Amino acid sequence: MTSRNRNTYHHGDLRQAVLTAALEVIAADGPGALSLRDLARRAGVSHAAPAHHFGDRTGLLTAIAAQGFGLLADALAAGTSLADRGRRYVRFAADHPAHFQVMFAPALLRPDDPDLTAARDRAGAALRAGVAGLPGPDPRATGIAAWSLAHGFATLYLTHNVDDAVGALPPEEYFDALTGFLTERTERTERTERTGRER
Amino acid sequence: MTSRNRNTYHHGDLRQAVLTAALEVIAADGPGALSLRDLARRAGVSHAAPAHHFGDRTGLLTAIAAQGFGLLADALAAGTSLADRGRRYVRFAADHPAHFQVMFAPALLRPDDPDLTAARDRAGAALRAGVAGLPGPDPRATGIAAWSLAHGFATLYLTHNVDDAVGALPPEEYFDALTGFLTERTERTERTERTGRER
DNA sequence: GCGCAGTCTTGTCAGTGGCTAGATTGCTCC
DNA sequence: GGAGCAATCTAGCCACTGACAAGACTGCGC
Repeated sequence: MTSRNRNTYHHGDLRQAVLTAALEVIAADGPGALSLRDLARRAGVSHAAPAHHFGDRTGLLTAIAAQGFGLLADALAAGTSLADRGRRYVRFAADHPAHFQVMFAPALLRPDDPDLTAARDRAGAALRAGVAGLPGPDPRATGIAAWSLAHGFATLYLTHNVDDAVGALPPEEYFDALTGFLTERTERTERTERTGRER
Repeated sequence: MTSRNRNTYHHGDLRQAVLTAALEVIAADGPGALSLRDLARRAGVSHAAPAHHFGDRTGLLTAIAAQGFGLLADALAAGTSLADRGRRYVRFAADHPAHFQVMFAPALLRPDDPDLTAARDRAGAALRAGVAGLPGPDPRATGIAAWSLAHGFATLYLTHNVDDAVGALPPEEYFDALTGFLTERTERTERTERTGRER
C-alpha cells in the first residue's frame, strides 16, 4: 500500500509510511502483533530501516501515542461544551482505535519522551478547560467523572462490550443519549436557567 | 519464588505456578513482556513445559482472562447496591491489575474459548443484576453508563492518569466520593424516599 | 505389577528485536 | 559545479522467542 516511490535508495517518506502501516496492524490485531520487520517489508525497505526513525519498537509506539494525544487535543479544543467534548472524545476513540489503545498502554511507551509528555499535557489542558467553571462541590472531581464516563464508554465500545446496545449507531450518538438525560437532569437541578442543549 | 517442590520429574502445580508468575510479569511490565520461556525458567521447568497446560501464549492469556472474569463475577455478586458494585469494580481493578488489563484486550485472547465466555457471561449477569429495577427511561442505558463510569475510572487509575487527584487514597473511596454527590442528587431527584447510603 | 494417560524434556526451526559497520543519496557551502 | 557531510538506508549478525515434534518419566487405576 505505502510502497516506495521508485527504485530509489531513499524511500522518501518512510517515517510516515511506517506509522500508517503500524496503525493498520494495531487496529486489526493489537499492538502485540506489531513487527518492525513486517512494517519494513510493507514499506519495501530493509528490516533495519525503521529503527533509524524510531530507535526501537518502544520508540515507534511512543511516537504513535504522541501523535494520538495531539489529535485528541485538537479534537477536544474544538469542542463547545462539556457534552460536546464527551461526544468528541468517543468519536476520537472510534476514529483512531489504534492510537487510543496505545495512548493508554503505558507499559508500551517511553514515559519521559518529550514529544509524548508535551502532547499529553496539551490534551490534558484541553480536557480540563471545559471543566473549570463547572457546578458541583469539586470541579476537578466532576471533570474526572466526565472523563471516566467518556473513557470507559469508549473503551467498552472498542472492546466490543456494548455492541448489543449500541448496534449500528455511531457510538458518540449513543453516548450522547446515555449522558443526555443524566446531565440534563443535573443541570436542571443545579440551575434552572440554562442555554438549552440542541441535540 | 514458585519453584518446584523437590527434584521430582513432575512439578506438582505447574499450571498455577505459571499463572501467578505471569500475573506478576503483566502487572509489572504489561502483557507484551510475557515470555513463556521466562515463565518456564521461573518455575524451574523446561522451556516447553508451559505449552502443555495452555497450548500457546494466547491460551495462557485466555486462561488469565477467564480467571479474571470469574473473580470479578464473585466480587460483583457480593455487592449490595449499584454504588457498592461500582466500588467493588474499582477495587477489583486495583487488586487485580494484570487480570483487568488482559480481560479487556480482546486482541490477545481466543474469543470463543468456552471457559472465557462462560466466565464473561457470569460477570455480565452479575453486572446487569443490579441494574434491572433502576430508575430512568432506559435501565440498560443506565447500566451501561454506570459500567462506563466505573470502567473508565478504573482504567484511568491503572494508567496513572488520575494519580494527582486520587493521591494515596484507596481508589474505590475516591470513586465513591466521585459518584456520591451525583447519584445522591439523581436519587433525590428521582424519588425523594430512599434508603440512605451509609458510606 | 502393568499399562496408560498425563506431565515434562530435548531438539529443532522460523521469525523477531536490536546492534554494528558500511553503502548510497541529497543538501549545503564554497 | 563539485566536495564534503549528514541523513538515510542496507547487510550481516546474535540472542531470544514461540511453536512444534518426538521421546522420557511418573503416578494412578485396573
